[in-house]
Amino acid sequence: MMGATSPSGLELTMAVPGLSSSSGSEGAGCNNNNNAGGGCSMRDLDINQPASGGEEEEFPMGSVEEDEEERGVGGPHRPKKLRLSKEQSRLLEESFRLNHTLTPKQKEALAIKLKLRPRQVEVWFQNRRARTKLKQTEMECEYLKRCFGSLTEENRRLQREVEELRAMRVAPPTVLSPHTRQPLPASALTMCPRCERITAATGPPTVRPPPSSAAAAAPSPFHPRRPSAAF
DNA sequence: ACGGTCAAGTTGCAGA
DNA sequence: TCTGCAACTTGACCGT
Repeated sequence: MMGATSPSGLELTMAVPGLSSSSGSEGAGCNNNNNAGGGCSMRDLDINQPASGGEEEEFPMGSVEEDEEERGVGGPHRPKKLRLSKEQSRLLEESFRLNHTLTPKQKEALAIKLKLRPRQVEVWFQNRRARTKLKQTEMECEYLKRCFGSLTEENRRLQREVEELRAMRVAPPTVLSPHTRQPLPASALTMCPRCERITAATGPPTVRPPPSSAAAAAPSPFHPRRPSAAF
């Protein structure tokens, strides 16, 4: 089995040789490892760093402390989008690595640990599973495309070989009997297993090239090019 | 402006 | 019926 871990931590397991996941999106965001250090968007500070300033609620944008009634007051629009901090993401990824689904207890514990609502943990896991599946599907798609390509090529090659063999059948070689010097019937011919030449069942062959110009033009109908790959 | 990402909402289904 | 999940959708936000 092959495992790939994208930069976002997506763990993909698929029996596809030579494939690597090149995507990963979570790195694109702002690096808020050190939120307090600045240089990052304010949103990250809002969500995850309990504002000691005062009137800022501790977990704005849908985290633990947000009440349902706060949601609807502004109208039909959703509350601001929650962005998980690096640490929250890291812990979620870590537990996802251990288990792709959570028991209610695990969910609760994780929510407390992350200072999120259980529902948010649940949603994160749902979305995470969806992303994993999507990545896996994309990888499978790539793999199948490659298979299709190589099979198409193989098919072309076999078609050519069939054409060559058909050409041989149209103008079979004439094998003379070593005794009577008369052409032998096809039923009396056999293939030499060593050199793969068509020979008379008995005695050394005397082969005369076929009269057909088309067959004569074919490159050595007795030793047709064989595929390099053995079946 | 636009496309990508992602948290969250909605819906339908399966199992207890 | 309830619960949990997958699949799909929505909308905020970000980088270009």
